[in-house]
Amino acid sequence: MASAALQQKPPTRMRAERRRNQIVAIAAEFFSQKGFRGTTTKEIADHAGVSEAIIFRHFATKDDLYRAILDYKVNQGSERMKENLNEAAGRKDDNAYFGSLAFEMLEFHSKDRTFMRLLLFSALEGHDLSEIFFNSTAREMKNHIRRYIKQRIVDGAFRRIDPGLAARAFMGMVMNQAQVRNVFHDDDLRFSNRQMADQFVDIFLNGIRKPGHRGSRIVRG
Amino acid sequence: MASAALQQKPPTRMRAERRRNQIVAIAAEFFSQKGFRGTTTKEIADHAGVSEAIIFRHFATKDDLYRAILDYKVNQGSERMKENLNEAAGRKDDNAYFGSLAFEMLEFHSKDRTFMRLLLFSALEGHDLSEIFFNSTAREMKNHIRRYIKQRIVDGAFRRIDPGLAARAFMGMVMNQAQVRNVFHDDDLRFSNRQMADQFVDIFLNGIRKPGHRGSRIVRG
DNA sequence: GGTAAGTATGTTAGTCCTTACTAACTTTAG
DNA sequence: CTAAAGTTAGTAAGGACTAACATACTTACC
Repeated sequence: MASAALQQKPPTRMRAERRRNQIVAIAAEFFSQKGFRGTTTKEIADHAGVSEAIIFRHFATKDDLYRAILDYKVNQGSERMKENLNEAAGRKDDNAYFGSLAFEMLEFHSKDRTFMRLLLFSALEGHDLSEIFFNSTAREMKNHIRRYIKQRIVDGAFRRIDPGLAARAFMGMVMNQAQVRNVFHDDDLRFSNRQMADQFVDIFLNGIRKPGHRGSRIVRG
Repeated sequence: MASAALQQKPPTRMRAERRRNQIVAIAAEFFSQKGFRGTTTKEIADHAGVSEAIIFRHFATKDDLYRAILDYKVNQGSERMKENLNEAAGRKDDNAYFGSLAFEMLEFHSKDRTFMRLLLFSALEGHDLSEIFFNSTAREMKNHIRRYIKQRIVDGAFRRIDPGLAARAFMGMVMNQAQVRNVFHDDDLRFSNRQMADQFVDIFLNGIRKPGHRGSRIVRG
C-alpha cells in the first residue's frame, strides 16, 4: 500500500486497460487489508491518483470491482494449484509429493500476502464468489491429496487411516501456518519455508506410514 | 439469529443488566456473522425489540459494545483453555493429553459457532483487542503444547523434532478443521468430534514418537 | 505535415441514502 | 412520585454513485 501513486505529479493519463489493472491491483490490496465494507471507493481512487468517477467508468459498481478481483485470484490460485499438483504427482516418492506441496503452498502465501486474507474476508462476509474461491483452491487440493493417500493405502505403504481426515490433517498443518503468518502476524522467523515444509512432512508421513515401510515408494507404478 | 425477539409483542421492559446482556448476546451473533463494519446498531436494536437509543444508553459507542463482546469472549476462551490444559496435563499418557485437547477444542467450536468467526473478523479488521484475543487462546495453548513436547523429547519418548513446529502442526490440524466447519461450511458429517480428534492424535503421535516407544508414558513422573 | 473532428480519459460538484449517535420527551414500576 | 427504561425525531458525517463539463490523444483529410 505504498503511496507512490500519489506522488506522480503530472496526473498520468493511462490507456483504459492499464488503468483498469492499476485499479484492480490497488483495490485488491485494500480489500485484503480492510475487507469489502471497510474499503471506500474514495481511498482506492486517491491511491490510484485519480478521481472517484474513473473507478465507475471501469466498474459499474463497487461489487463489480470486488468480483473482478476475486475472479482473478481464483484463476491465479487454481492455476498455481494445478501446477503444483502435477509437479508433485510426477515426483517419485511420498516425501517429494508432500514436500513440494507443502513448500509451494507456504511459498505462495509468503509471496502473495493478500490471497489468504481475501479468501477469509470473502468467506466471512459471505460473498457469492467465496465458495468458488474455496473450492478451486483448498477443497480441490484436499481431494487430490485424499486420492493419493487412498492409493498408497492400497499399495500397502500407508496405514489404514481415513484418507479424507488424513488429507485434512496435512492441509491443516500447512494452511494454519500460512494463516497465522498472514492474519495473526505471528511469524516465526527462525525457520524457512523449506524447513517448515520438511518438518510437517516428516511428522505427517511418519504418522501414516506402515511401520515396515520406512522408505519412499513410487505411486501407481 | 432467530427473530424470536421481534415477536415479543408487549415490548417487555427489562432491568438494565438483563437488557445489557441481551444486547451483548444479539450483537455477538451479528458481529460474528457480518463483522464490525457489516453490522448496524439499528439491526441489533430491532432484533432486541428495542429502539436504537437504548443501545447507546448501555454502551457509549458501537466500538464499546464490540469491546464488551470481545472481552467476554477472551475470558470465556482463556478460561476454557486453562481448564482443558489442566485437565489434559493431569492425564497419564500422551494419547490422553493430546486427545482431550483436540476433542475439547473441536467440541468448543461446535458449540460456539461465533467464537472462531469473531476471532478471525477482529484479526482481519485489525481491532486492538484482536491480539489479546489471539494470545489468550491459540498462542498460549501452542506454548503449552510446545513445552509438553519438549519435555517428552527429554524423556526420550519423542523424536528430536522442533517442539514449536510440532505444536503448530498439531494446532493446525485441529484449528483448521474447526475453521473449515465454521467459516467455509465444509462439514464432514461422517465423523464425530471424538473420531476426528482420535484420528489426528493417532497421526500426530505416530509422527513424533520414537520408533521404540510405541506405548504411552507418563510425563514428569 | 498541419489541423479539425471525434473519442478516450479525466475532473467537479453534486445527489441520495445509510448510519452512528443525541436531545428532548413519555411511560412504567417500585 | 420519582427514577429507571423506553420512544421519537432528529443531526451530521460519510459513502456509493452520477451528470455535466474539460482536456488530452488519435485519426482523417487536405
